Amino acid sequence: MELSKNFEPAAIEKKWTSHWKNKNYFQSKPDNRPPFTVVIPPPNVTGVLHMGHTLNETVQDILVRKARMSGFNACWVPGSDHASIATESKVVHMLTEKGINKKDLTRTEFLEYAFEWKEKYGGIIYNQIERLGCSVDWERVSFTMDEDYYKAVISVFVDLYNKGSVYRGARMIHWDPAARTALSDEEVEYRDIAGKLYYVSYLIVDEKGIPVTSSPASITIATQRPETIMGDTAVCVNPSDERYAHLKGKFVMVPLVNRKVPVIFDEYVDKEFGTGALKVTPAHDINDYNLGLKHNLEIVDTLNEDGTLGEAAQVFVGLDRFAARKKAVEQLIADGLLVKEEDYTTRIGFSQRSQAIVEPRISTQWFVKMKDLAEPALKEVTDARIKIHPGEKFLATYKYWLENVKDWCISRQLWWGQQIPAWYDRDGRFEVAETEEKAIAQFREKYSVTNPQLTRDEDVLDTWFSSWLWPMEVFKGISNPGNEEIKYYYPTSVLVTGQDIIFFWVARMIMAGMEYMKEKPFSDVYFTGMVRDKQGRKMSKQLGNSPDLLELIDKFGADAVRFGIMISSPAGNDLLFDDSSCEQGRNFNNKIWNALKLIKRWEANQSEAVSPEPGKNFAVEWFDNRLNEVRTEVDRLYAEFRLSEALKAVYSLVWDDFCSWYLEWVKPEYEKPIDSNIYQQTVSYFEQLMHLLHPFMPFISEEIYHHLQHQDEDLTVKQYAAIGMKNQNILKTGSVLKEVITGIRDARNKAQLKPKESIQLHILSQDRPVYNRIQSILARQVNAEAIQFTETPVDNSINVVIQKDKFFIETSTPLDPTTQIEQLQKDLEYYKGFLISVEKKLNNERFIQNAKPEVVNIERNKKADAESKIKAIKETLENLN
RNA sequence: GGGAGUUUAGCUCAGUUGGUUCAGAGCAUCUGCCUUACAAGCAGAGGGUCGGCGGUUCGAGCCCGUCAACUCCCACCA
Repeated sequence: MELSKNFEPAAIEKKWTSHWKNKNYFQSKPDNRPPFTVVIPPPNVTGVLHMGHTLNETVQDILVRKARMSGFNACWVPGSDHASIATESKVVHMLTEKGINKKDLTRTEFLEYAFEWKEKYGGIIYNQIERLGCSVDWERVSFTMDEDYYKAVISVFVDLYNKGSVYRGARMIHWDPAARTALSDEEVEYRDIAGKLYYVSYLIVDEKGIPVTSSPASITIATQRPETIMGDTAVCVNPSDERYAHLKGKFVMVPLVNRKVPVIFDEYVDKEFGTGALKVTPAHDINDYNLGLKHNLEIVDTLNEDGTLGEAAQVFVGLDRFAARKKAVEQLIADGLLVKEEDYTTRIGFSQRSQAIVEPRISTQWFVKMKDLAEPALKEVTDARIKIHPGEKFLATYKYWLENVKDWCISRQLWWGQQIPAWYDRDGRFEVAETEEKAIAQFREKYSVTNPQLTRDEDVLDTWFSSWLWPMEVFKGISNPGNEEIKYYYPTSVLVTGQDIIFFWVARMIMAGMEYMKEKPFSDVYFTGMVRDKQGRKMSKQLGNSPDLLELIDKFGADAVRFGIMISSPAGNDLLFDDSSCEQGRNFNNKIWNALKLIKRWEANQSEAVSPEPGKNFAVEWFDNRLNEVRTEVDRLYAEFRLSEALKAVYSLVWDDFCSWYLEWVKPEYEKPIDSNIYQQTVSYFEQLMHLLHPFMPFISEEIYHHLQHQDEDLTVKQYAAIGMKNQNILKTGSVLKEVITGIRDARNKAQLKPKESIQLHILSQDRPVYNRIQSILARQVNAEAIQFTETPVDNSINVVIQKDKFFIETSTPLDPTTQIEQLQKDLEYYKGFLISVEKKLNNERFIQNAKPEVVNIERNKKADAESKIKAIKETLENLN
């Protein structure tokens, strides 16, 4: 079969994807092997996979494939998340573009549209996962709104309610006026925004509302939000603030609406900030709300749920809050109450999904009490039963959050999600139950009503209230507790996810796992960093710097994309992604492909040599050891989750050691046959290399493997053999060989010898046996006609010193010794300096006394080496002069 | 305001308990090669006061202190 010039990924990827699928290789069922379980962090069904997903999925696939080939029953569960608020807003947007208003739809109609959307985008995501080569079990696709999953979420809600961990109440929450729903604390992102601080004058009055006659007649407060003035129900100053002592028992008139409110005193107020006087608006600020609770203040909610001003504001009713701010400032100026305005930078909360500025708002919502759930989740990590990688970085963050965790607002004023299983009667009483029938029964029992007229809570649950069950419920651990699968697969092995969802998801999964399985959901957590562009900017649609995954795969091939994202991906650090690293991956593909072409060319032309050249046997022996050495290192790197370094090690083993050194060493002369034993060994090494590479680049490795072996065995399920012994002497000799080849090639280059020009090489060394083993390889690699040993320097030659040995290159080209003299003198200077520093150490009595004996020995050896090296260089220089 | 992290070659990063020639790798750059698997390649080379300062030590890229820059997380100062 004729092999193409370059590796052509498209057809090959397709072929193996369907072959693996047909063989059901990635399907997992419980058996006697130890399980290796990974649940995919379910991508939101809002769109397509971005580079962050690509990184995550690739890391997971590497771990899963490695485990599958190491004796584990690997099970990787794919799926997606309904992503309540994110998806709903996308669907609403899509409907708006079609000219459909959500308000005109029934809940059922809307959900039909949403499910249609989910089918479409879920399909796109699954296709991308498959194209990337992910070895997931497609029989196990899960979705957080699947029927059983839905029921599981509902039952957990009911259970927590019955345990008293879920409660309903009016609290101050973050409100998203664009999506018109409550948010959890975690769904709010803070950004510094340039704003203004307005100084507003409030008239001081007495109890009857009559202005005081004494001076001052007013008090100035500072606010960023003059549009909330209408909601003021007090002005607060610090009780120890002498400037305001005269305000005891006084009142002020709220500007714009002329309402009389009390002056209160509280330590909370910072005397230094602004004017030291604070307007208190309990309905629209969390601090004011707390002050209001403490001082029993009235609450005037002046905002509608869409962020416009409501009737209670009395003025600017119906205006958007920011338009109202402008109007309020204008009116204050007109009334002569605006003292001044200052530029001011403050942190403002934005909704993570809609990007609208959130409003603190008092609202009746459902909450989860977190404190009791947090304790076991914290202990599991601090006791290291769950290991976080990279640990040192995230452990503290995790701990702090759990130790200071606040209750979790889980109700959302949306339709897309699990509807809260609470039923209300006409008197506002409610019961929580899994079904309406049960709710009715509970009403009957509790309130002795015969036929209660119930309506179900309109709200749905926060999407994370379903995804926190993910590692359990993908195995039906909640809906069918104690089943064989959950017993076998749980706890899962490793969770790979972005560090941005440590609180949203990771911490809560641990809580849920501890609550419902009494066991951790996973043993290791591997946090990947954020994928940024070349300039370090976040990838975003607005910037257009986020590459399309399928386009990248089409351009470079899936293996090359996987290579590209992994090669520059230090654990836990952000990675700067650039197409050029995929190019490097593509080039790597071609390198491997061309090695195959070379070996295939040898295949037909083998011979049974009676006594193969000893040099080539050395090459075979050396590579065996080198392979074992790197495999050991790669295993260590896997264990430490240092995958990009593992890939680098494999890359260099294939490209440098195998292609650049080994293949050149065993390559037969032009059109000569290759020794069949060496050929077999070479094929075996290539197979092992592909095996080692497979987790990182599954397609090309499988393809190459099938070109090499004839049993029609598939690499993707092949088990790794134990790593063989390493002979340090052979490895050392190999290094010497490389070093000598490089040194002589360098000397040739510097003497401007053409590659084709052959040389005579003379070696002056005490280690003749070593050179005997490698001299035939050496001769070919440096294009030497012959190699001889010598006891004395050779005149009229290029002189090279490597370690303690001297090499003399004889050539027909006339030589100019100047450059090599310069080079040798430079080396001489270096070693002299080196020797001085070593001698200084050895002459230091305190060093001899304090340092470990082996360290002192090392220094003595260094001294001896340097001395002999200096001697060799000096002799060479004398010879040249 | 609190906490964490980062700072090593032009770029992206390794550098394990302080001690082998420890100052490294890849990419980029430069030089020479269309050598018979591969020019998406081959053979070589150059390049860094390890962020600054101070300390501990016989010895510091590594430990301690301090300063600076950048990044992230958390927090209710209007």
